[in-house]
Amino acid sequence: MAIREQILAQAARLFAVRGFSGTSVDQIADAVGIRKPSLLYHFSSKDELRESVLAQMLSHWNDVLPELLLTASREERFDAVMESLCSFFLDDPDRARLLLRETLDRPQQMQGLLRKFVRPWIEVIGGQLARAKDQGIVHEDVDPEAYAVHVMNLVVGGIAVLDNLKVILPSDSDLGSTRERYVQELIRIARAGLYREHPEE
Amino acid sequence: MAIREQILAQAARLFAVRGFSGTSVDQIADAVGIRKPSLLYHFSSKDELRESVLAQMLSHWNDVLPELLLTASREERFDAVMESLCSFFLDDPDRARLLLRETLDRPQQMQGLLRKFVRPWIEVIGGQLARAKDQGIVHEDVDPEAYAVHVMNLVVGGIAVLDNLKVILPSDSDLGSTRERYVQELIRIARAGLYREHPEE
DNA sequence: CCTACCGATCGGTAGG
DNA sequence: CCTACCGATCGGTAGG
Repeated sequence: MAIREQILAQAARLFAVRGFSGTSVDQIADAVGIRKPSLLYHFSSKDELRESVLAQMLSHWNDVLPELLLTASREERFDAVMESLCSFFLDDPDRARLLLRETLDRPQQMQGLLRKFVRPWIEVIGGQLARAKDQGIVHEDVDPEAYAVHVMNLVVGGIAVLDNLKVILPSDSDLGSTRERYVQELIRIARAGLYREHPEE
Repeated sequence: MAIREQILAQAARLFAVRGFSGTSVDQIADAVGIRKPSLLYHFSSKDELRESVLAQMLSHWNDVLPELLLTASREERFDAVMESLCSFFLDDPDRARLLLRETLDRPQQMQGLLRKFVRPWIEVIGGQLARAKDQGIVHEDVDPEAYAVHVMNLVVGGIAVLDNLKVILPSDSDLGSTRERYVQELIRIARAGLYREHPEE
């Protein structure tokens, strides 16, 4: 792996686990196996490193989001977004922790990200929601914007604390791990918050 | 206000907003209006201050939780818990931010808190849930433990980022603030995730 | 409750 | 990519 990518990977991991101010440039350099001044040749300040780490994570959604929004049917689109959202953060839960920490550390910056990444999604889904309400498919009292933010929060926050749950979900049943069970319930709640129950099925 | 309480209040505020490692003892002392060594007379280390701030917040639930669990009917108990949970964190959203940061910074400690505060609530509710499922009042596929954790997460995470939402919920309608609208949707999602729709009402 | 001070570590630079 | 080093700030102590 190229050195820049190694630095980004270690920085992302450490920022996620210990936070930005809880991580020193020295610690990142150590994890990569180089000295601090060598690291600062590739990223000229700690803050530039923060921006690059965040940008790297968000670039994924620049690729995926437009495609997702074009998914044909409404219900398929819901599933596609949830699947895409969950698998991205489950792939590496540190992504969820990093995003949460950035939200807490720099709320103003996060407002910009919400505008860019969450709002378009809301508008597309929200626009077609009125029709779906008339058809009796989704609940009448759904607040699309607020609903979307809560689901985002449910996924990101839920996956960020995944590892803390062994304690509270003790009954590791025969089928499926604690983790899968937890994620299934997450998706169930998101669905139940949007769709009315199917009268017959 | 007593000096110890002033220190706790300022520390809680700064830890919530900037994080523990993002806050210096000097900054807390400044906010109180004393010098650092004076602060360290009352709390002998920064880490003791962290523990005290967390303990102060959790002591509230030691008082309230046992009473909540005794609430008579199932549905009233749900409402009482949600009301209690939301109003506590809405009273001061920094509490939610602090709790989130502690969860990220010290996951092992948080496992202890989940065991102590969330698990008893889960057991009481979960125990009576089977009966409610038979009666067709709650969804058949609710996973009580996972559900409780997700609702906790929904409330704490949702309120922690409340201030970032002006951007995304622009239509400040005539009735109720953005904030109220957002909290209402939060509670609606929690309810819809648990209860089946009432056939007639 | 203060001033004065400690060694350690911080982000970053000089210079090669 | 390194060694050597900078001033600033960190948590904490001495001493009154």
